Amino acid sequence: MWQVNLGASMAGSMKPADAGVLNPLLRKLNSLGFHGEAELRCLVHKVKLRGSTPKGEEIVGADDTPRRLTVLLAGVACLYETLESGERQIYAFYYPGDFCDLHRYVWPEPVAETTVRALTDCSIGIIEHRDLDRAIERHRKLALALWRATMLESSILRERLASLSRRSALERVSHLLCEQLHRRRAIGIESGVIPLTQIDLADAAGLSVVHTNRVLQDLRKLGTVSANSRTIEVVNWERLADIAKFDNRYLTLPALSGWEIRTE
Amino acid sequence: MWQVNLGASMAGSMKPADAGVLNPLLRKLNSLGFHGEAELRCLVHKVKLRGSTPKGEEIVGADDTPRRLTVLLAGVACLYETLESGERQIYAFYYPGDFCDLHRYVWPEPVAETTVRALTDCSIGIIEHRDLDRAIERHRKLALALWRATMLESSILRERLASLSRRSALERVSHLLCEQLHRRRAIGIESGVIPLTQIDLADAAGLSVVHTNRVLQDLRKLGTVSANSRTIEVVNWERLADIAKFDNRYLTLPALSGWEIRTE
DNA sequence: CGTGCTGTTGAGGACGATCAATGACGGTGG
DNA sequence: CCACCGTCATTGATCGTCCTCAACAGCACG
Repeated sequence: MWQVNLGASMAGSMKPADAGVLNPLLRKLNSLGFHGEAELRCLVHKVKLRGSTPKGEEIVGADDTPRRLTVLLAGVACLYETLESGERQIYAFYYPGDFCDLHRYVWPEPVAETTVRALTDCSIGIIEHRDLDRAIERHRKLALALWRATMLESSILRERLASLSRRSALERVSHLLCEQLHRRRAIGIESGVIPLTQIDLADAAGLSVVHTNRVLQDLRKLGTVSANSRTIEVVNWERLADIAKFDNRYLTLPALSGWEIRTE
Repeated sequence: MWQVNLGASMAGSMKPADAGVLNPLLRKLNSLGFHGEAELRCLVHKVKLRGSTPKGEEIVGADDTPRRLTVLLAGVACLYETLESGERQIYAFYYPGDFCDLHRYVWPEPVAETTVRALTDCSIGIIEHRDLDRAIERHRKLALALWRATMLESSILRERLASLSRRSALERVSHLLCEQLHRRRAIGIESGVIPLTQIDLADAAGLSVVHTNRVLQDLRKLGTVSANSRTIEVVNWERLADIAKFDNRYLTLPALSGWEIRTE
């Protein structure tokens, strides 16, 4: 649908390859309620591509002064912090189309020790804050769309908080897996393979690696996760959602009709 | 400083009593980088006061269609959700000046079962979404300020996540207390009394009430919390911050100079 | 003067952490 | 091609933090 429209219409003004590469961003903006060919083009033309970033590399450091917004275009990344104890706490996973450092656009001064790092090979798009300023100047709805992206991240944080607070390890891991599946499916990835290590999972779920491993084995016995130990692959989504008591509403953007009416 | 300016300048256009009541909101907007007499007046004139809300009452329900933004003007409230297990998970505490339902402005459709409820007697200000739309239309920086408020809430959520994930019960409770102290002090409340019950604390910290009680007793023995069992009063802030390994940066807004330069 | 809410105390048990060692795989360089 | 190394996964054993259940005490309320 929209991919076709945009893909076709942008092909004239941009190399076809680029149009394809930026699809995740277009999809994201669309889902946040920022539509329109002219509107999108205004922002998308400003995106610079950063060469591919290998697994394990830092994408956004804690120290450098922010001057640009980072968009993940391919791969998986995470936002994390190394706590006093030396442990890594993962706050968020990022998938293609996600903005990695909106916080630094809104707060120009570095305010925390958080870092974004590639968990698989990634490709990255860059938008200068100055260009973003201008795009927002022209299309007010863009600020609202990005604000909404922040809100979605908040919503995920709240859900994760509830998990850590009140759910068992089995539920926690299942819930985390469900969320990843859901988000990946939302951007067109139907496979049940989740490209994270057990260590990543543990650092996000607030469990020890050993216990995470045991929980995964339980999930295998329950027939929800593939027996192959090298990759985490969910084979029975329904049962997993059942175990996790997963309710996807917190991830599901409403139709946004109300918003349109108000600002249009 | 700014209170004087505004208090004086608004006195002409609004009942003196009202000007005082709205001070927390003015202070908050100021701290978010939204200054200027004209700018503030444009929004503040639209605030309607809702009669005082008694302790225990619902401020923002999960069901009703949102049409207005709620600002806490006095008292303490919390955002919470009742989980499948029947337990209450508190996601956020709100103090005077805080916006209670920005998420509903950004997402007009209800998207989660979260509720805002008064933990003490509160007084509430209301701004119609329509009026807010217009104010944002006129002063673009207002949207950015509110976006920043969302970001601050996010930042608190991340910190809380780290607490639940990796810190001991003693650290968790201490950290939570430190945060409340810090936020209260930021709005001019210097007292060490924290108007929450042990139940509130437990539901926010992800601990059982029984264990929370025991932790508080430990804190009393350590001389950080007053021996009076009816109210929670911190008597030794430094030692508490020490126990919690509290680093207030995640709560501290930077000077915002960068932002000003870009949009002014 | 009961009734309800909050705080307190004790006992027992479960869930998950920690420590330690081993296995499996992939990549690298000789 | 093989030896080596680093990363990730796995297993067993032990320990401790925190949960659960249950009962009771104090205070505020009508």
